[in-house]
Amino acid sequence: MLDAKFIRKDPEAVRAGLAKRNTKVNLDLFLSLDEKRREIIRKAEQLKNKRNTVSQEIARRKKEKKDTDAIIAEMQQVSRDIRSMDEEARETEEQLNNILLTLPNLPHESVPVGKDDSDNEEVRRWGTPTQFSFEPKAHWDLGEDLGILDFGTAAKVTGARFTFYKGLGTRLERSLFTFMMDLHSMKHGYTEIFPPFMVNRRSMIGTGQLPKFEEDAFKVEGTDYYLIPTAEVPVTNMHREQILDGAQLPIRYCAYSACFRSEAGAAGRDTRGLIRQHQFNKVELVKFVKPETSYDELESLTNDAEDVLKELGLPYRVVNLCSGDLGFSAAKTYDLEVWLPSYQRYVEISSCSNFEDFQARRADIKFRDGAKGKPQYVHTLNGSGVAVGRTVAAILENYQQEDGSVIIPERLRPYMGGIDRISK
RNA sequence: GGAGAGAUGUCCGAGUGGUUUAUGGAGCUGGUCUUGAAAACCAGUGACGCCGCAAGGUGCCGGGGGUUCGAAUCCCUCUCUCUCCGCCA
Repeated sequence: MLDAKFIRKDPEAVRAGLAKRNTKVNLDLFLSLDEKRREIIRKAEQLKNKRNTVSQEIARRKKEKKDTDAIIAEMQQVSRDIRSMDEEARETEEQLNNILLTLPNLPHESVPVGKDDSDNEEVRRWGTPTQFSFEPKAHWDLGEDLGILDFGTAAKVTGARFTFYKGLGTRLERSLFTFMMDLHSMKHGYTEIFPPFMVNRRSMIGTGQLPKFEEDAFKVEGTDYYLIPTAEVPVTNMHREQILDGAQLPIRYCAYSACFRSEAGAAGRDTRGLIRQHQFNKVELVKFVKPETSYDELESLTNDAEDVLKELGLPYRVVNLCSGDLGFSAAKTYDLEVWLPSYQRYVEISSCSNFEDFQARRADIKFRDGAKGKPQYVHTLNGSGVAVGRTVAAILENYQQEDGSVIIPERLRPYMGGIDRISK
């Protein structure tokens, strides 16, 4: 969330930043509540001071066997006043917090201003869109023809937007996330994490999914648990309510998890294939860094994610999301988009973001330099490294052959038990 | 799921209504001593949040609520940890 002190000090800057994201907010209400809260606290604390000193006075007088009835009667009223003021302060604070929790992050100055994804800025390309001397098939057809993907059975057993992987399809899926975890942990120096796939509500608020996007999440009925939409949630919240030692930063984690998304509002979009599922696998990169390094760390995080696609030989491009397309918590985001022949365009396969102190403030994650340093908020970053299901789709489509078989990228063959091709 | 025990400052560990507005130790910082270090001794140091320009004030003893003029201390409730029993991949 945004810093209340900053909003108080420079509301114009906040209005301007949010306007770039097409977010209109009424800061006047916030500002008046903020003033009200401080006023109540000032008065309540004066009374508390009185209560503390008089309580000691009462203790003294009782010891000396002096009469205390009059002061106690007076203090009863003071105590009542304190109680009602505390209550009013608490309510005001809650209102303030509710506003703060629904305000998105401010875009970084290097983010292009724009309305929607058509205003995103292409940063670079790697490889060239795959050319075919025959009519290429979509991955859902390839997968079903090869007997490695089964959407119909999943629809019966569970419902729409779920998939059974079978045989070498299963092996391809698990080869991919094992390869990705190896790459990030061994080559890029991230610490491997295997997180819980459910988290409590507090964690969902910490990273920004809640309270605003309740309809996007799956909640486990009768509990306080949510299925994670990304490993970002459990991994970032590992350090929630902690003060980290500055000497340990940057902390870098890579985590494999299944991800669960309700895809509310996506009806009719990407209904075929692996692109938009309620459950998918992903390897996620998460960093905790000092503020002054976070934009360099975003570049290297993006490079680490790109490395996956390079090693697999998949053509992609990097896009700097414009202000209007930015996610709720992000100050800046690079999307990696892989070439998908069936779509005849680049499709998002990774999203790498710097959240600055937005999540750290929500989740209360700080660091301290030296023993006497003042605790300050870390910057958090994360990025997919990368979405596994979409990688399977990209491999099937980009590596397909005229006879309907699919070549396995060389880098993956050791993980596939030496298999170099999937055919009927 | 049942029974019991526990949660106090960086750590260990006292404290069961009013000079505890948290005892004591360890640690940390500085000093004395020493060629240097260790040890010993002396002094200092107590998280974190909020209000305030500041001085200072205020809150905080797992979380929340209550009783009281006054709560780490009493009551209710929740969470987590440990031990035992049951069940279980």
